[in-house]
Amino acid sequence: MSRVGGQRRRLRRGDYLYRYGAQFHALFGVHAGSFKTVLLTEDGREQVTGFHMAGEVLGVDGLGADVYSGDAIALEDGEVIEIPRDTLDTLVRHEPLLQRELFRMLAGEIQRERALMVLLGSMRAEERIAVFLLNLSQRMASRGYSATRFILRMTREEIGSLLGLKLETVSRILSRFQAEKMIRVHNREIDLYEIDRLRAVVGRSDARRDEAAA
Amino acid sequence: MSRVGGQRRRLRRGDYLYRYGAQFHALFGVHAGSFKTVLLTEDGREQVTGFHMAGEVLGVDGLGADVYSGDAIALEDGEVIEIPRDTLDTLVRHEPLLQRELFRMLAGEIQRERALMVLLGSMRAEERIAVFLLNLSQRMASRGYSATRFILRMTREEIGSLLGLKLETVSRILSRFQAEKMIRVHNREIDLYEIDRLRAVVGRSDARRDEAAA
DNA sequence: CGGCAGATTGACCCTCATCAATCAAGGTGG
DNA sequence: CCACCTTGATTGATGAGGGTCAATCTGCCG
Repeated sequence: MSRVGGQRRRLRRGDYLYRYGAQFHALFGVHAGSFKTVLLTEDGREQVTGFHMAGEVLGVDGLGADVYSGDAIALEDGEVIEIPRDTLDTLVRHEPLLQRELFRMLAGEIQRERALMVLLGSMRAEERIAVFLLNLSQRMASRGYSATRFILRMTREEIGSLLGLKLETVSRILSRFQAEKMIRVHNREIDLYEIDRLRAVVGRSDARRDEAAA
Repeated sequence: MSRVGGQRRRLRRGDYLYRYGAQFHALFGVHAGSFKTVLLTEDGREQVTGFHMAGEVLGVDGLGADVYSGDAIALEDGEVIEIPRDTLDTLVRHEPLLQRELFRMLAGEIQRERALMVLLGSMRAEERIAVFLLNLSQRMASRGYSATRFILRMTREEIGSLLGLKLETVSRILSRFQAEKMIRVHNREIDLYEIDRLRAVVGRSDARRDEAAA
């Protein structure tokens, strides 16, 4: 997508990139800053569905639905590149392979959500936090940043909302990991001292008992 | 999709319709019977991602990913209509509007999973079971069957796997609902006596407190 | 008739939510 | 520049909601 030009748009922290129910009119490539996507249901529940950083594409779910299916909000000042639907349609007409790429993006979104479902459905709090940290680490690394030292762009409450935990639980487990010297945490600053031990936290749960027995 | 002909295929209970990682080669319309889709992760976790009945389409996630991203297994004897990828491509070439329909199906899949994420991330066990029953009820009704009396095609364990609960919890809560005379349950047979009370179970949770206060 | 998979129920315990107090950091206005 | 206030984070005490372990029970199928 990087060769695709488009309108730039600057956002301040807290700004909405798009809102739930609004007509789908564009995809957004995050150029700088980071965002959260939030889902809200008729009965007043609200849940963070993901955090998104530079290089990722937002609004994909609107592709097939014609409306955005949640809110996207800037976690810090940032900039996005807007790719209007019209442009997209034109591009697809000239470059049919792009079509496949769009399908792939939707499928990727499904994959991402599946992973989260497994996390929410079968992991204990420690495992969820470990997965969260490892995921961030890996994404930072793939952008050329340090895999072991980074700044969290979101609050404990937002982390908890994503992971199905309360903010106190998030805080407690981060503290516990620190006490065990696997990480260092001070407010939003994170140091991962021992990524391997963090990996070991995931997967020694009882959910894997039968596999171990087999 | 109903006008689209295709190869029929019969399956016995327990048969795999497709398997995780297999090359995507077709979509499947469920013609009779019912299926579960299961996700398995590298670290040995297994989770049911959905139950599917006549009229629904399976394999959608393979559309963009080129491989099936989970298993689909028959819960009872059944029959599907197979729509090979080639046929699909040909159809799209002659009928470009179908393209949009495929996007819509992918978006629908995302919607379905989002709902499940909210359930897994923020609902208590009673609410999850109520949502599950109401969802089944509504789907039965939309197929012309009774909305208040139907047969579960899956075990307690499979229900639990979908909802992020243990089978004992599923059993207990069904029994509790029965004791409260909202439903009747005998093995796989379900009667919903008071759908409204079932609806009321969902959403009086604390997750909605601030909404009530506002 | 016997055996087995699935369901129910009970007793116990552990994880995480809840309630609450305190602390740290930043932003704002005087 | 400092005092104040707000927002976010930490930590403790307590309890409830489910998980775990185990014993029956009920159909169903061979």
